[in-house]
Amino acid sequence: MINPRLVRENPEFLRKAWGRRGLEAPVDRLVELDDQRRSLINVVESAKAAKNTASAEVGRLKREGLDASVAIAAIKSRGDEQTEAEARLAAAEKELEDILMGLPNLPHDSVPDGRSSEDNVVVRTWGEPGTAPAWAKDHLVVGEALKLFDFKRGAKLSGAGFPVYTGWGARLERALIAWFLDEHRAAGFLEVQPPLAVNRKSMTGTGNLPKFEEQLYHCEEDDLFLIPTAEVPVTNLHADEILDPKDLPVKYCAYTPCFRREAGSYGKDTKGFLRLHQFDKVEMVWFSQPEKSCEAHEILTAQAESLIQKLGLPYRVLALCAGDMGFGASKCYDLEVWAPVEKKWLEVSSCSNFEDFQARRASIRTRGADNKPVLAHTLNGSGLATPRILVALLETFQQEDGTVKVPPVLSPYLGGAEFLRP
RNA sequence: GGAGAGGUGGCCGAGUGGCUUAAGGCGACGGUUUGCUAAAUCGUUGUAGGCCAAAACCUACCGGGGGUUCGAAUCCCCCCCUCUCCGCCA
Repeated sequence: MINPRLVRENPEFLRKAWGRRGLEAPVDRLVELDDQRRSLINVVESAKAAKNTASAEVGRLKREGLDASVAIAAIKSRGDEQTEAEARLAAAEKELEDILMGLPNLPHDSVPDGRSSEDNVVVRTWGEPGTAPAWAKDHLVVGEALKLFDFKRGAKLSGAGFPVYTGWGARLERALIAWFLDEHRAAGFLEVQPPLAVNRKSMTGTGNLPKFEEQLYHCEEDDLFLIPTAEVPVTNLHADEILDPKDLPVKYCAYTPCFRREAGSYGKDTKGFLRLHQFDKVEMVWFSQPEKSCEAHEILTAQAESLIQKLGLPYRVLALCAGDMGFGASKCYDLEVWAPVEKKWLEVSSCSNFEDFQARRASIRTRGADNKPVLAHTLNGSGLATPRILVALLETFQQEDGTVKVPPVLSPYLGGAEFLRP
């Protein structure tokens, strides 16, 4: 949630900032509700103050053994207007909250303008996005020949978008995850293994609820949701806490499967690995002092990039434009690897600075220079999501004989194997 | 799933309807004392919101939500969580 104080202090700024996202936010209504809310607070609270004083008087009279019935009657007769004002206040606050909780974060000044993915800006490219030789096959053909995965049987068990990894495919998946985690640990991230099902409060804290409920797998009996990313449980680790500034930055990494319903995207990228209901991802989550989050965002992105570099895959870094960023992000870089047969850039990581957007929802705080509590900043980035890395590896490192060369960094995690063979 | 015991400030812990503005202690911070350390001693101590130039002031907060009452940490109802035991199970 954005800082609600801005509604009062700078509604024009809000209108402009949301406008950059291509959103026409009901700023006028927000201002109106905030005005209502504050004047009703005055009514309610002064009524309460009067009542408190009068009640204390009743207490005094009774202690002294005097008759208090006149005072009690006087308090009683005034109850209705307070109750009525309280009801109106609650209604105004609820509407205000409902609107604010449904509105995205404000884009950082450094975020490029733009409406869609077409307007994202390539910040840098690493490696040569090459052309595959004529004999090269696409990743599905390569993978099927090596029996790395089985979409048919996955569909039998669960439906489309639930792949089964088999043999070397399963081992490669595990190798990628283990190596990613080891790299992050070496860079000072603490590995955690969080729950994969979380409650409504946690989902609300990161911004997945209330707006995106239809994207989540939900168990009604327990009101638990399968996580769409480790960001959700790991960020909420420090919900309702005040982090000691001495301990910042707090940096975690976590491997989890991610579950996404992808409702509404039927027909888009339905084939293969491009859009799955379940996939593996290692996520980095970073808690920062507010004034240091910009710097942290660059470091976090560089950490994700270092993995792709060590795998030897060409990639590029996009600064997402205001209109293409996710709901909670104030600024976001996407990392895309090159798939030389598909001739496509594939997103394998998204590194976002949420500033205080999640921290406000989840109440994650630290202390400022004056030792007063302030909202912390949260960031996260994939490091990395495996399915599209697999695609790029297969397409980039396939050999003419049908084997696939293993990137040297992964060999130790695959029993020393240098090639994937049938 | 069944039975029982609990949830109070940064932490421990008292508190069965109004002198509670949550006792007392620990910790932390500041002062005094001190050659240094330790100890002693005095004082301070949370969060959010409203109002405001600021101070002051006001409101709310004892797991969460309702209720009873002039007045609730305290009484009633519902829910959540933790612990112990039983049952089932990896």
